[in-house]
Amino acid sequence: MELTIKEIALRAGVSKSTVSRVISGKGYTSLEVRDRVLQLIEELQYRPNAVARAMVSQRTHNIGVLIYRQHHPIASHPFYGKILDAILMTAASLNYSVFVTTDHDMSLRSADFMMEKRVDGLILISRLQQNVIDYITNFGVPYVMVNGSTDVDGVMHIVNQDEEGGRMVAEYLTDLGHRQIFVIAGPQTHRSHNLRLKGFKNYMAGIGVPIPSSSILQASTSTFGEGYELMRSHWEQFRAGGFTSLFATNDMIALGAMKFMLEQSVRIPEQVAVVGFDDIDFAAMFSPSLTTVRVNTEEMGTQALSLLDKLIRQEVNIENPKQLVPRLIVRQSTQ
Amino acid sequence: MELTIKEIALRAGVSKSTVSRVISGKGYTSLEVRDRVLQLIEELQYRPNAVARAMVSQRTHNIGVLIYRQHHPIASHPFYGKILDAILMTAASLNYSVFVTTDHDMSLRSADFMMEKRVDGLILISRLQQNVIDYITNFGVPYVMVNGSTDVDGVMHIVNQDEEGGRMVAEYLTDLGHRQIFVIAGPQTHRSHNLRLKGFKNYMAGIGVPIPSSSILQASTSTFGEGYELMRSHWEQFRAGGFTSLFATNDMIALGAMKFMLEQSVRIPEQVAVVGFDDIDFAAMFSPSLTTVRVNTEEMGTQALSLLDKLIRQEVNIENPKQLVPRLIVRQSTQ
DNA sequence: CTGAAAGCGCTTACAG
DNA sequence: CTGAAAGCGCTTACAG
Repeated sequence: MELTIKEIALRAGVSKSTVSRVISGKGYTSLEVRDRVLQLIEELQYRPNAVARAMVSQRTHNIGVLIYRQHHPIASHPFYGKILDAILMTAASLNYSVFVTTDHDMSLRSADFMMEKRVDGLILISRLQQNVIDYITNFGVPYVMVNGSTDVDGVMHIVNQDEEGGRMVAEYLTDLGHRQIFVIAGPQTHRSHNLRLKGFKNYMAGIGVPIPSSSILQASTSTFGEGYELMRSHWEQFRAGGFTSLFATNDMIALGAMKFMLEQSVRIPEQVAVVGFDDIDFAAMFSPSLTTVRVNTEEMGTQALSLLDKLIRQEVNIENPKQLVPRLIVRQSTQ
Repeated sequence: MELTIKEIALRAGVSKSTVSRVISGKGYTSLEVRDRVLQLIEELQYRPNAVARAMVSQRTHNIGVLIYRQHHPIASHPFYGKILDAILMTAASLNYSVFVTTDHDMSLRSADFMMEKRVDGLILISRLQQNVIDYITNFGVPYVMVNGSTDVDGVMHIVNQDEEGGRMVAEYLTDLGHRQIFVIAGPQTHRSHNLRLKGFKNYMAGIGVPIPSSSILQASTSTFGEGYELMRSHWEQFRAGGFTSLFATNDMIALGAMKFMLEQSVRIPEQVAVVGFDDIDFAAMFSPSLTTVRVNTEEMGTQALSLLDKLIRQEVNIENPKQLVPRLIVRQSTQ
């Protein structure tokens, strides 16, 4: 037997309307009545039914976070998990509850689910597929993308200045004197990996030390295992090339490659300097710790949610989000 | 303007009741009518309003996951994040949507929020505090604990056989010939750290090689930083003690301690063998990779949710969950 | 096989 | 300052 506003009204000897008014604080109520009702609510531990409220207000104060990943991990992903944490944090302060869901097969199933639940808005993380976008748009639910695989016209998209980050790495490594730089690049279909590589290559070309495509390995996934495997299978090529440094377009790949090299007794950074990208927690913990470019995931999550909130509240003149500024974090793997 | 059942009914020339029946599949409907309605639903992309449904059925098909952590990370936590992933997975197959929330200050705020949202049930992860238990119990909402800090009478609690895991480590290390074992133990107020240490000590005492309390360091948090710091501050003691191995009651502490030792040019495992506990993803990635005891987090999440589902559906004769069986994972840090 | 009515727990004008 | 009524979008007996 759930406690309802009706029961409170009965006990307080007033109408439901009055109880509703004291709870919401809107409209007049005599002090005497207000106190009596508040007292009862406290005493009986009454909690208004948010479902009923949503029904009438047409606002659930719930949002959905869709993380598109083909494989595990989802929430525990070292990069996307961080963004999720920031979203959770900000959501609490803005009074939203958040549904976390995933869709590995890129079906519309979870998006569909969120539509039925009548979420006020959606945050789409990672892969951004046109069909999902179209589907959601069709329902008229506001949404924000975070670190999607491509930019899409008219879609609010929170991203890092990845091209600039790639440039920073090139500048840093060349300033250290490196000229023979090996590169392992994550999936080029993904915006961030693509731009990181681009920024890096452009800088190198600009200073007259272009990176030959033979020095660039294309990874099909951006995982630790892939980094390890690519380094293993190209080890002879790497040794023969006289490379003094390695840049991978994310930390996981860099760490995997590093582990293989450490197992070959390569001294890092003395023989090979390594730079990654993202600054996941593990980067600082690895031995040697990894020099990398920090993506401000906290700001990503915070910005995504406050932007979504504006969209939901239909604020006017909402500005497109500014790209986040990356920061080079120098650690043991290069110095 | 949301599309409603009323609109579908109007267009199909039938009553709302009939539309409701074809959607639910309960009750009779003529084939002709059913087809017409289904056609319309498909055409207009009608999605039933789960909020309205919840209102009448008194079931939201939403559950809440409360992760109690004092500090970040929450969802991205290497251990709890894994459990969360498993929960998300199972939830999808059981048709629940899940709210993920946290409460760093141990207030009742998020529990309260979940009560207002009228979740069908709750999963409490990590710290288990009596006041939260009491509060939720008071509302009559079913819940399941996962890896809580203590066992509480009558509370369904999914845990690992931590004492057995501690025993396995002791057996393994002594079988390798180690007698001088250094131990860093996580917060003893937490059930898992306490039992892991206990199982370990008991085995050692049992074979006549009791661990003196001077060989056991108490960590106040179970973090990487704490492991590193404790090893640093007790380095002289460690060296003087002639220890050939280290056991930490979780991987993070073990990894932190390992990093410090590697920085001191200690060769692992030749000079010091290291064993952790949990088998978080980083354990396998570290260099050298860490020997550890795997906690079946996937099973934890899956079991938690199916148990909660039984509780929600008020199944009779629900058995208490069996403790999960740990498994020793041997890696480079000991061989 | 189908429709009218009541009701889930609230809020929101509208009278008084 | 307060209460009665209508309504949010569904489902569920109950008639017919």
